[in-house]
Amino acid sequence: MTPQAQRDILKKHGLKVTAQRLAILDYLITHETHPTAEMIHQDLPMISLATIYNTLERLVAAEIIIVIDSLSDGKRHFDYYGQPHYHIVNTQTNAIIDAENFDVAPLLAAARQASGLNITGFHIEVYGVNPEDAR
Amino acid sequence: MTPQAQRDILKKHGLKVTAQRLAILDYLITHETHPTAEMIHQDLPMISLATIYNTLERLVAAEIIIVIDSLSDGKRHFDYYGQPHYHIVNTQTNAIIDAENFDVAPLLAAARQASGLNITGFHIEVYGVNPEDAR
DNA sequence: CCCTCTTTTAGAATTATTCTAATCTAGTTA
DNA sequence: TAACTAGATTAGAATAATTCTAAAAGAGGG
Repeated sequence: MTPQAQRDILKKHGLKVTAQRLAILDYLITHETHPTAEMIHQDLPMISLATIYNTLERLVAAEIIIVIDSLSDGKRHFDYYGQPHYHIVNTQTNAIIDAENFDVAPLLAAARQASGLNITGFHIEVYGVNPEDAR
Repeated sequence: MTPQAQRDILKKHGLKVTAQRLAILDYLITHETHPTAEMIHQDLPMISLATIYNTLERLVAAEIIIVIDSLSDGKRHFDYYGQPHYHIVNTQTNAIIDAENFDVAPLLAAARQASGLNITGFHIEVYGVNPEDAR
């Protein structure tokens, strides 16, 4: 993805383009590590931690990225959400795989039917362990 | 559910039966409010907050209850998991509906295929808003 | 190139959760 | 039933992720 395309992502969502926002968005797009705010700050130390938190909050509100709050480390992780996908979490290692091999339309239809709400998004995590390790 | 059945739930998972654990488990079984530790403590003030946190941790490890970490209030919520189900969250009110009208087997099969892991659990949240409120 | 409103920032403040280490008790054993 | 012991409970202190504050800087429209 070109730098210009990244600027366009911010503009499309009505966010002002700043060097900090571009750096954080680029970091999220180019890393598949599902980082925490602190991890981003480690790698982009010239950006203040407050700005990293502020920017992540804005990117989540714009639905450009999503939050993963369920790892057992007690920290909030973030994930660029270019393509809708779900997460497979290895609960032994906290490694996260992004997967797309599942059609969510039936789930969303069921949720609409059960609740009467207008469905705006979803978040799916499937947990697993290494098959070597009996369980 | 009888008190004896609740004792049996604890025993089945190798947990010692204590008055505190019975009270907290009963609270979770009989309330559909998806409470936080603090909410439980409000209603069971004779149990120390430390014990409430400890007990919830044990119940989660035993997979008797599950954690909901994704509400926008920044607090951890808990849910008795007698029947596997998924959550529909009204993002305007943080209300949570427990729903079962969806077969997760295809999702779990897809996850196994994508990851090679032995699947041990899942967590699905679908987000929605009141259809009255255009969006 | 201004001007205004938004963003960034360092550091303080907050607060949910975890830790500590002393006491108590469930459940087993004799 | 009494004694024992590993595990559970507790109050309060400690931790640490996140949010807040208010002052300085910058984006982008005109």
